[in-house]
Amino acid sequence: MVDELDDIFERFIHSKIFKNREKLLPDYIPDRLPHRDEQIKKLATILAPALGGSRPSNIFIYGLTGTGKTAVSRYVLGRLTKKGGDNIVYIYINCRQNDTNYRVLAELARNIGIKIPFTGLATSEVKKRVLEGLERRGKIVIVVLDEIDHLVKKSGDDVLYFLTRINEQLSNSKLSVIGITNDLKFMEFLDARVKSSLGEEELVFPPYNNKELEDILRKRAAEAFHEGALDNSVIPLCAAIAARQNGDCRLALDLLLKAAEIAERSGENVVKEEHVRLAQKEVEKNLAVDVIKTMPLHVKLVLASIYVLTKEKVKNLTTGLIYNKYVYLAKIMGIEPVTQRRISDIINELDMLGLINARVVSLGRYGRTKIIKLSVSSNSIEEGLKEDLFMLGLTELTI
DNA sequence: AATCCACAGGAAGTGCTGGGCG
DNA sequence: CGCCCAGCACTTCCTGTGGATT
Repeated sequence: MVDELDDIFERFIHSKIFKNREKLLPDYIPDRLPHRDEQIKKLATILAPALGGSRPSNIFIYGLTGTGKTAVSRYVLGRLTKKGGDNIVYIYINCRQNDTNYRVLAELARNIGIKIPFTGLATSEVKKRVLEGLERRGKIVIVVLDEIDHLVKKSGDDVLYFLTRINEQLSNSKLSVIGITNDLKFMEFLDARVKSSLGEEELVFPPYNNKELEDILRKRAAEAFHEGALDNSVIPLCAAIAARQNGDCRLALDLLLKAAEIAERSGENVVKEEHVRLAQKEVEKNLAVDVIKTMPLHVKLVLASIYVLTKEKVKNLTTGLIYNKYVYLAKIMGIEPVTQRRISDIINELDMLGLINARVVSLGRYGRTKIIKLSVSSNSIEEGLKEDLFMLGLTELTI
């Protein structure tokens, strides 16, 4: 046992494949961002006035996942604050993690050195304190709101309204907002006033194409791997898979990392095409399984209902059908079922998570409903639901 | 052309949690 | 201590509707 462990550790330390694994992790920002020169220049141009003490325009950044929005923003702002010294601060807030008005404000407050309890205060009170805090600091503050669509869809544009108009109440400090989203239709959700002030400048990040992805991967691989650790076909394959997924660079890097880890675990010295294929499966599955595992009970039950109906070869699953199955499963487990209204929302949630595909259709005389299909493998669902269903003695129903 | 199904999905409210503040 | 606050998961009540069938 000890020897075995030692072996694992040894293999990691003296990896034949990895030179520097960290270079492939999603939060690593390289010194150079290939194929984003245009965006970097434009962003820098917009933000540069901050160095002269005036407020840069608010900026809106669009682009699909993994097109370098976050990396470019952090890169440019990092350089800017370095140059600007104490007069410029930038605050990065991810609105997926902080998806309520309160949490965004609290996070903002925390970053300018104000302690805010994570619950309990009225939002207006937090706003007041943020205002005072900013005024006291007397700086140019640039707030990056990443994945801003999550915030607005969930909690409205209240905070955005507050932030874009805050300068009217500040005399000593100035604040700019950079909003980042991968939802191209996001602007439609916004109030006209917020829209115009947030969209003072707009920046679009196009997806990377196959060649660009390959180029990025090569540069990164040179830092991350030992020479000769990759089979020739590995990088093109990773790039091609990611290019099909809207040119998602994060996915490309993730695939490369996972493939290398799989190769290493199986004791090989070279990453091959088959490892990438395995990695692709793993990435897809992990995504779904993780999501499923963390879902609340009723959501899991609804998914289980869809799963069971699918296994029973029922086609054209509708909301009503699923609801009946769900009630049946809930009763067996001795759980009080929730109403159909709620199930309707849960189905939408599952759709948003990408686990199912729900489409509103009209069946004429037979009403208006949603047609639902699973959009992940039943393998992933089994694995994600395994523990709960086993715990509740439902396994035999799902086989 | 009118009807009518089987829901969609908006609005408002409830009860609970987990925390302020004075 | 009592009261307030936000968020969450959910309910109740509701109005709206695409298009096959009558």
